[in-house]
Amino acid sequence: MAEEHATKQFIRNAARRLFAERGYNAVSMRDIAGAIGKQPGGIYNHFPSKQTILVDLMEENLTRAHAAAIAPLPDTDPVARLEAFVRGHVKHNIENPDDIFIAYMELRSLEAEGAAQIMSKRNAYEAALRAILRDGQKSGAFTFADPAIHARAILSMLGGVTVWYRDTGAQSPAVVAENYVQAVLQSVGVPYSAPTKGQ
Amino acid sequence: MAEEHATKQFIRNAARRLFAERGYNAVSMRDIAGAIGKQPGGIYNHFPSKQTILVDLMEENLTRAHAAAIAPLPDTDPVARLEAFVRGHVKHNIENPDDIFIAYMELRSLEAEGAAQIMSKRNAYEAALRAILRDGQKSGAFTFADPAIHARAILSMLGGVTVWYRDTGAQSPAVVAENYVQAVLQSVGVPYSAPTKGQ
DNA sequence: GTCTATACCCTGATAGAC
DNA sequence: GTCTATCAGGGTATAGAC
Repeated sequence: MAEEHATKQFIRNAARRLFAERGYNAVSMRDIAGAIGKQPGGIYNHFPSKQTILVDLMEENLTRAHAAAIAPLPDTDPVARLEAFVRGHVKHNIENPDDIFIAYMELRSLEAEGAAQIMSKRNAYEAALRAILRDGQKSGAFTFADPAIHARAILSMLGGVTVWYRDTGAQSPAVVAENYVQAVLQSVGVPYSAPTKGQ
Repeated sequence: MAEEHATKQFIRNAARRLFAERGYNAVSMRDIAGAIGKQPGGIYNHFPSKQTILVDLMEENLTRAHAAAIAPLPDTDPVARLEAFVRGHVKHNIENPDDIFIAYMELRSLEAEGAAQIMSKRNAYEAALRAILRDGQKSGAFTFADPAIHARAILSMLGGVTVWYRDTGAQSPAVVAENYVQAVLQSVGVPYSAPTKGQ
């Protein structure tokens, strides 16, 4: 991971943008090569297959998602932890729209080996949120029926950010994050007053 | 729409299942024909192109979604309307997982004409939810900052049901709907006590 | 309406010169 | 590491017999 040919990163960047725009199956190796001004055959000097590029992108995204939303969580009460999680998660989503889009649109484009690898990391991420919800439920801070269902409901809600955010340049990331913090906290029964309003 | 060849419906059913399973671009006309025990060329007696099959499926789904979640809304207060919307929406999602999956995974597989047609119907659906939220906000029943953001947050959350529901045979549709009613109502600041717990 | 046969193009991947 | 050239297979769609 020390020194890497610049072309390899160009391939990653082009593939990320194209996969997000058109979908994995609608993008050809010729498309990727054309986007970086190279010939199709040359890509195989850096990745052994098209599938490998997809797995590489998803893997890297999950690593950075963990670093943004899970790793820096404070070791305090569930409310503060959930709020910090939402902020980190939304920030990562807004800053990496293509990766997020690929992450949950192209899961079924993964073949057996890659799928196992990616799902394992995904499950760890979801488990971290579930743990926060369970802690809050146990302490009486949160109100909901089923932690597993609620964790998925929250992740689905937050995942939707990137589906529409790129079309809506109107709101600033901070405002969007604020809205989601309120929506999530209220969804677990915690009252929350947004510092700013509307805008 | 009166009398239609049975094969046309077989094609629809096979395409729906295959598109949902593998994605539009990963499914070939040969696959669809094979699934109904016919020859690829014969499909063109019923649909002029593969793209037409996709538009047909999405169009029909939106019509039924409207009938399930929007049309039967009571003309009462926003809280009751929102609750009824969530129940109708979740019921439709759970009963039509393949259609829902296609509806939001294959938007980008639509070509220009079909895209305009489908987006128009989609926007009308989203606008109906937005109207409920605005009414509730105006009357003081709901608490959130931005109706447009919150409408999308709710639809994203509800849309997530089908992403995982098929893997989780554990909970009954009624229980799942109950969880989502609570999550949505609480997300707009309305307290809600679920009739049943956990399970 | 369904079949067989096929046109024509694009796909992922490889071989080998430079 | 990049290029040119190419392979084998599969893609959508069409033509024409029955």
